[in-house]
Amino acid sequence: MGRSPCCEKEGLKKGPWTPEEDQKLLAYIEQHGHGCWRSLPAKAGLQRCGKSCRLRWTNYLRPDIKRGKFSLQEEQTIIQLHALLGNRWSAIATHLPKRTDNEIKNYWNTHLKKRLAKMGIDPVTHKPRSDALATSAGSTAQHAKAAAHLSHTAQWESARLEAEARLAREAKLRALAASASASASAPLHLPPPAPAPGGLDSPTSTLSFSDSSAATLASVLEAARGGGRSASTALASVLEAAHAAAMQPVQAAFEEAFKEQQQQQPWGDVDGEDAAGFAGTGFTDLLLDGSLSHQDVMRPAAARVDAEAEADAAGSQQQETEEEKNYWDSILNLVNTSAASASLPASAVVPTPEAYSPVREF
DNA sequence: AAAGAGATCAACCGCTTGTGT
DNA sequence: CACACAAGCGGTTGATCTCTT
Repeated sequence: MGRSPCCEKEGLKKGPWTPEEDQKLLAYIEQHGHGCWRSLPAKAGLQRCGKSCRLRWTNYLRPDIKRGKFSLQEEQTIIQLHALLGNRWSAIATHLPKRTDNEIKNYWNTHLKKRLAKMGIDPVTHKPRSDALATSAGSTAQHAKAAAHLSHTAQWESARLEAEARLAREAKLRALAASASASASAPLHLPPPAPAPGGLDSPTSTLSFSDSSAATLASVLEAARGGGRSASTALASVLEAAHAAAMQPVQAAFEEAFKEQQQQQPWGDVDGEDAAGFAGTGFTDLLLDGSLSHQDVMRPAAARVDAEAEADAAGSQQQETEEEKNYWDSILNLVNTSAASASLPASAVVPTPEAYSPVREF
């Protein structure tokens, strides 16, 4: 896989952009659109590489960018999403309108990470630090264990949701293609996503997937499947419950820290209104009372799925139910296999979106 | 007022992923 | 299938700003 030469070419400028350069880039894109980034600099009269132009545009010049302080709600969303998605900044940025991944990443590294660390929360795992746990009662440790356990479930479900969203889009595209080719009788086939062969490995996840995690997930899936509810509704509630539980130590620490901060000094970058809202509602409440639920966070993707699914749903409800059942069966089988398998190593990793990506199948 | 330390953030680097041939 | 290229992504750097002594 060859690497693009980019700025290695001689004569290309690097470093901070001047207002003149910004103006040139802005004017060119407004008039022509960016098109091919590689050829853009020459056309726009810039001594920059295309990559540099793209970055400048996406991170700074784009008109739909909100700059300045992050609101409390935005902060909470970032923390919540980071707990679920890890350092997947672009994925997090899709849930924060008008914020760039770079901005979120910087904000996390310079503000939120430190703030969590100060509160005794590991910014990587979003759980109380082990040293803090050591000084706590056994029940706290047990709680953290349970939270970690549920966090795995939440991560698993998050991964699946993403895959499901992609599946729905694929299905719709195929349906449209089918109708376009005048084969109206062609049935809409929605294959369930299958796990990657050879295990649930992921290049990024280091979390462990215990037998009990699998068993819990199995029961959760069984309930969702057998309860007669739609898969998405069941998923949403499962995900929210799992995630809320996983976030509980973080929320508790956040509230505790806020109380302390209130006694000592006001939050540096939280204005009065935000602070009042925060104090009044509480982080836990914001996350759990539905005003900032996991569904909210996942809504952009979920809304797309719902809208597209609705468009497709007319006249194919029964088929969908059948497919849904098959789909849940395959998931359940996977989980049961994992749970029952004595050879499953305790440190087997949690599947991530990559592992369930339907893209692998098409 | 000056120097040093720490914080911030735009930009770069290098790797991965997607797509066309 | 293999390759090349473009674009996207996340980690890191370094210039600049702000705070502290």
